[in-house]
Amino acid sequence: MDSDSSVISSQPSSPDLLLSDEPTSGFSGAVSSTQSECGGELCGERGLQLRARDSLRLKDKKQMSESELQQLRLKINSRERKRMHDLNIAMDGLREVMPYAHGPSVRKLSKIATLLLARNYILMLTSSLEEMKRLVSEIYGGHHSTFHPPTACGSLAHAGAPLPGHPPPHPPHPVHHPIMAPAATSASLPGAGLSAVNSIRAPHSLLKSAGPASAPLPSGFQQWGGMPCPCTMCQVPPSHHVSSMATAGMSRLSSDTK
DNA sequence: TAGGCCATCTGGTCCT
DNA sequence: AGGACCAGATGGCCTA
Repeated sequence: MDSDSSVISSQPSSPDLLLSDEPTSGFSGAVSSTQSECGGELCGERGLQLRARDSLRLKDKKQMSESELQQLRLKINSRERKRMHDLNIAMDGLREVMPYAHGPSVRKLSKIATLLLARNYILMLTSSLEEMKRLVSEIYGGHHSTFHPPTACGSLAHAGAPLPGHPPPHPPHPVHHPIMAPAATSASLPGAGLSAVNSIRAPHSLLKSAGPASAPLPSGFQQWGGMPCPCTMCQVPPSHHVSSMATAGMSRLSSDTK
């Protein structure tokens, strides 16, 4: 028995908000800071007004007929369903751009795993970018005082072949693993800025179908050139750069493996 | 069978 | 007033 047979054509809950350049514009309402300010209770004159208004609404609902109430409930349920569907679509979109998330032998990431991995992925990319900027400014420090994209020198070939007046390119970096910070990667990149990268790893539990670390790498790993297992068990202990939230979340997730 | 994950319903709260 | 957001409850499905 499904109660969603009524198709309510309410306004779309604008999934494109997720693509907005201004996350604060459509997101501020989602932050429950207003509730926490009063300890979850409405307070002050504003709170009294809201309470009075909501109690009026309750009276209105009591005056509604049974069928009207049911119609309203169906409408609200439908909206909520649609909202959750939009959220899931956005979550799928996030999974699509996440490493690990592809391949027939890799099970779909859970929501919490997707969010935690995405966060760590962003941290790793940010750290890598910073490191790359630092290296470039070191190498070209003389006449390229600041980092600039290769096109700034006129051609993408700049990145591959030495140009007159430019020093030869340094050896290529190994392939970066998008989630973990493989020892090989960190060893190839000097500097202390990699500690954050080193702390980015994925737990075994995020790769439920991957099997033990000694097993052949699933297809999800193949794209990273057969890099070693990124799980917590196979990595160095986390550094203090990992926020407590991520650490807690990851430890919770990795506890699944026990 | 227990536990994890998920979808759905529901009531409350807040925003426009 | 209507809609969006949120969190709690509930039940189903799946896996170890």
